[in-house]
Amino acid sequence: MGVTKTDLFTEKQNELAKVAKVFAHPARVAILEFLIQSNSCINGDLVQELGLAQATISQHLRELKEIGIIKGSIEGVSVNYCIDPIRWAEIQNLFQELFSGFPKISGCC
Amino acid sequence: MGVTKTDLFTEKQNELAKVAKVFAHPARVAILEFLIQSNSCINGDLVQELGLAQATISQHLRELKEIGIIKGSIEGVSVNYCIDPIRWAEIQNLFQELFSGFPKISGCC
DNA sequence: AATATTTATCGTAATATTGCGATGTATTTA
DNA sequence: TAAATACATCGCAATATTACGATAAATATT
Repeated sequence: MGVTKTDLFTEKQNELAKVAKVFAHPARVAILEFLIQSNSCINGDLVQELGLAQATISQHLRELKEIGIIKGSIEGVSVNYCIDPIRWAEIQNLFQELFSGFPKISGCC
Repeated sequence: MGVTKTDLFTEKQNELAKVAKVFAHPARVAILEFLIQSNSCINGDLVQELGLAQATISQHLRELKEIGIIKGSIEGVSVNYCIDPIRWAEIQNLFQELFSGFPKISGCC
């Protein structure tokens, strides 16, 4: 099938999975790291930086935009992308909740 | 194509993406949360809990095992799965490094 | 207005993921 | 040893993802 049965899971589980999927490609991780470093960037910079085609970068940027972790503002001919601090913190918390749910001491194996 | 160009990215970026991919399905998130709660479980329990077929659960468990976040030990006829605390902490750090790399104060937009 | 520059979108090919029935394998119990 | 129990693997169909050339859209420059 290839289609996830989202109705079997909680909203939070589906949300975490959806966000994780965006992190699940090295190009998107690289874009985020580049954004952190430069505090803004344009599609063209990333084509140079990453070595992927312009269309491919644009597609990855859209996926990042879709979960709200980055925002783009038009800057003349180009577009300036940057991280949305609010959403970034939200997503950080989502992972944090999962990770902190496991008490390191109680390993059974 | 559908094939990721891993050679364009750093080892760390590829590693984070690979781990994120495992979190990128609600069933696997649910399995991890169930493991945290019960501190151990067997495939059959999860079939009851999640409502997916046995073969499907087994496949998800394999993916979790492949990145080392869970371990299974044979317990008679069944298999007891649990979280590997060492690997869990490693993966937590991987995400933590990314998240903490962005200084919340410096939002540009 | 015409051209250049930059990003978005469309269409397509290659590959990956998801889900499950059927079957295989290993251990336990009768 | 035979049957039962529990998990893994195989094979397949449906869908999703990745990458990119071609082209569209929007702004800037001449």
